[in-house]
Amino acid sequence: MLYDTIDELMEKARLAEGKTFGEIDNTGRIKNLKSKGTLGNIIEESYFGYEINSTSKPDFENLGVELKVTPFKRNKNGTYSAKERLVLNIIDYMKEYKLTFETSSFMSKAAKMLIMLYKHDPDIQINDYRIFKAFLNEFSEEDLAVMRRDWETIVTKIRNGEAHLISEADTMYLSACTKGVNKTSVRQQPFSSIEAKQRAFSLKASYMTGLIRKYITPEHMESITKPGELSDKTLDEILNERFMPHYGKSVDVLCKEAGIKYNPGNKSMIPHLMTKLLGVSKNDIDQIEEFSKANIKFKTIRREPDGKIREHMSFTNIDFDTLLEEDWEDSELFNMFSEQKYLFLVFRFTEKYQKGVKRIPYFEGIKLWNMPQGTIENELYELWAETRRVVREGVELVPKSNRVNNNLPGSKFNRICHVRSKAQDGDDKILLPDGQWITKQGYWLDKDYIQMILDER
DNA sequence: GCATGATCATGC
DNA sequence: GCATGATCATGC
Repeated sequence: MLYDTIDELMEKARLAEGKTFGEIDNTGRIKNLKSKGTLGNIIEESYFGYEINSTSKPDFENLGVELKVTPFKRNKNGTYSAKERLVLNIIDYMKEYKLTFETSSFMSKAAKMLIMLYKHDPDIQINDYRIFKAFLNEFSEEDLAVMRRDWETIVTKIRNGEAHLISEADTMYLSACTKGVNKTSVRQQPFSSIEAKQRAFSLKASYMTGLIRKYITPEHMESITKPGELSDKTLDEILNERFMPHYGKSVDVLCKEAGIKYNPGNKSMIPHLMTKLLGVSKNDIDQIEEFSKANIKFKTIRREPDGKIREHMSFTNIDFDTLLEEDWEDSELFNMFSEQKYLFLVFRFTEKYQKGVKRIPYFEGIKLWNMPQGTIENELYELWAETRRVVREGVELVPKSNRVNNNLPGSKFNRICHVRSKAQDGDDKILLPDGQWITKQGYWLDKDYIQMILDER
């Protein structure tokens, strides 16, 4: 063995900081680089002088250390994020359920990782990418507690014969991402005859972002849980406990208690209020460690006195050019629901809606939600495919009085999700690929679907 | 009463 | 200027 101790290995690893892949490579493979995994292979072979190993054992087997070479990127606002999730080993559905978290394939591979970060930049040639930082990662107790639960969530689906229903958004930090040569890569599962998509354990991009920021920017996130708390309770339970004392209070009262200005027009008021109620000094929920690492977004829901919801829930606007180019599993829509979780903050009005009358809602509860895989694969996919078809064939725009009707999949499409306009004003239009102008459009979840989610269980 | 297109308001 | 959460308006 070349490295007898971890210190020796890390000393060598750190010497790579600042070097480019071109400088390190002595196999010539960097020139015709095809797969992203190759960068890791180059480090393994040219830098550490190891043979490439694709077994379930860690790369530096005698030290129990797995090598991971992974990119980060600089965002428009100057912060840094992981460019992608960190993919570990493929899950063998036939075996994994027989293991415990401690003996799991995930833990035997990833308990100790030598992570080498390089900066991704679309304007730079791959051989000029530079190793920025090399460090040894061992998970904190808090993170392991969450990952243990994540692992159990995944294994429970296998045990229930539901491996084909696994979704990345089911879990918080550790997820099961699809991995295969193509979409038809499937595997047997032990308790169902339905073949399940091949998946690998991975650390979510949001989790990796948290990890990377610790090393790149000394920026520090605030935690809402106490040490050890996450091993006994789920985040859902902890949040409910924290918010419970505030249920039944009106928003203006809550604002007063939290010492912030009540201004219903301010859309950051609710998120702001929630961070205050959680006892966190940050204004931005993305600065709360548990939300940030698990990729959880806030969404407020206002219910009528009878529990109904008046308005559909809007999501990001559609970029039609991208829509025509993207593949389903890399699409914006897919990512929005397969990788993100949502914390619904539920409010209720006590008075009936009346045009022009301002009402103050009461805080009713929370619900941590992600879209089930079945819905993602059916209704959500249909929406994407139909929107694409209409855009490709050319949206039919029919002016009628002071509006313009279109044939995009609207709110009667499938009872789950639809496409509808969302713009600042009548001039806020966007160019379609065929040269027509259309009022900006966004993705929406149907209000009846949201209501169903809130009422279930 | 709902579907559906349009627009308001605010912060970054 | 724009994204986005929130809401309005009207015709069937």
